[in-house]
Amino acid sequence: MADQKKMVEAVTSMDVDFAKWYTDIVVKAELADYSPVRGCIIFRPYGYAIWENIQKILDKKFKDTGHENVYMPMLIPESLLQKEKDHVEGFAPEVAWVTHGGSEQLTERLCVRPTSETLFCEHYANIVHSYRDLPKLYNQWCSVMRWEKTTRPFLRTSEFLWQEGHTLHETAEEAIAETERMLGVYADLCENHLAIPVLKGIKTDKEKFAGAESTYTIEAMMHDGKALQSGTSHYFGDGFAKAFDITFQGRDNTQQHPHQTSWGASTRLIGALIMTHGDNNGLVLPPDVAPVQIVIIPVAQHKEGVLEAAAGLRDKLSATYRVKLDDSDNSAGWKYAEYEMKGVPLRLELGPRDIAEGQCVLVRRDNRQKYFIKLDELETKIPEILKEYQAALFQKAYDNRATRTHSADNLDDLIRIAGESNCYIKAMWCGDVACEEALKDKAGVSSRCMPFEQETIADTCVCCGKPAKAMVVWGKAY
RNA sequence: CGAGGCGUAGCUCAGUUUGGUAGAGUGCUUGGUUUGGGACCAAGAUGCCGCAGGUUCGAGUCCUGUCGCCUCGACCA
Repeated sequence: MADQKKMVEAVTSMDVDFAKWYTDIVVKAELADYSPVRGCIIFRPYGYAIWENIQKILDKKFKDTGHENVYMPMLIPESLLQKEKDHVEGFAPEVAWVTHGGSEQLTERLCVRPTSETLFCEHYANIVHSYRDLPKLYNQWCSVMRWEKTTRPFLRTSEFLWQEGHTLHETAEEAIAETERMLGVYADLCENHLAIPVLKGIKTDKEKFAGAESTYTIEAMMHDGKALQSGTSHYFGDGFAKAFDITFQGRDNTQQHPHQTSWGASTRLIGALIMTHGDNNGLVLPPDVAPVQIVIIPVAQHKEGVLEAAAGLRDKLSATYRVKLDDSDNSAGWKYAEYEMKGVPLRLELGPRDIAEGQCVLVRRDNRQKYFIKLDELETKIPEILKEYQAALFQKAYDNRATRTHSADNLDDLIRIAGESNCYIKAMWCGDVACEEALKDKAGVSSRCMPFEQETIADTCVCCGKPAKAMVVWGKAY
């Protein structure tokens, strides 16, 4: 189509420059803008609305699994941050400090929270006394700050919005079950709402959270084959509890340390949505989080009755869907391109011919398939089409991942495969961090996770040849 | 944070080499004609040349710093 070229000029083609394409989408779909502060972005209404929709879904899932929301202070005294050794070592290089109150220098500096384990621990030590006080299932929605070296909108910003769950349990088994349950919540969000297939697994010691005993992760694959860690759930054992002196009197009348978890997902998920589903015409959003699910475009809207009919449809559909009627005097073609850029799942076209025939035209964002639908059948057809649309988004992402997943049973193959394209490489690992570092050096890949669903690619480590302990999925990550 | 490239009108960019009145296209505004994939004609408005210092009679242009973008590394949700 001759006009096709003109339309795609709006954004850099993702095949030409994926990174540029990404930032083009962020700006042109009006998701975010840059701010005067290094690495911090402004969430514009359309981008923030996506986050609000993600929040609504997640928050309900948290409450359905028994969690309560709380709010902790943004500032952490330095002495508190120091209490858990691994934790402070992990985060110290990237915290921002408050050193002055007004013009007075503070006697103790305060860190802007990079995460709130320490505050939760301090609080839990005060309020937990008995096994009857357990479990504690708290979550908070907030922003955190990490002074990152390299920042990109949504993927890695100095300040980012997220939720962090922090729970205390009587036994290790309960805490581990919680860690797995919340990872499942994240996977459910990604796969069933965001249409992003994820790999569930455990991080290697090198990649795990500072202070955690084990870190569970969901890894998503972006369209360019790079991995994006999209949510993590940590099992802490009683390490933090000991460091912060959290104790409770057990059923057996002895003093015990509770077992702890934390888990988080952030606005990085918006980046995942962009890079999983987007195309050269712009954003493609799954219906559950799309700020506008159906956009109504009146055609030949100056003609008698068109706008009235469109407004009537809007009022009717608004009972069930987030609907927008664009009755601006931009041309129809302009509107098509605009709402494709914004990733609106369904476009409903209504013109004089349609009205005469008692129908309308529905167009899917992902493949531009057109459906001519009688107006009195809309309410049954829309859910069907949205369901197919959602399934198609997931399938496309799933197929991309399948195409870009390889196995290697020797080092040469792994290096060759990693050099050919961005992908997942399944390979066996001995458990030694030296091999992880060697693969980073030689192949430029890091361990994404040890998937729950293990396979046996070989008996020996792909790197050193010693007996293998686990299959690791390796890849390049954002 | 290290190496390289780049910041000029809302956007894409010219002008920087050799300091001397701020430019084009597109978009925007107004009026008219249009309207099923980014319409056309006419008139008009739009600039702390990323920001902060410095050199100079004079800086978009030269110097220093800083912020941001892109690529490649190191660190990370």
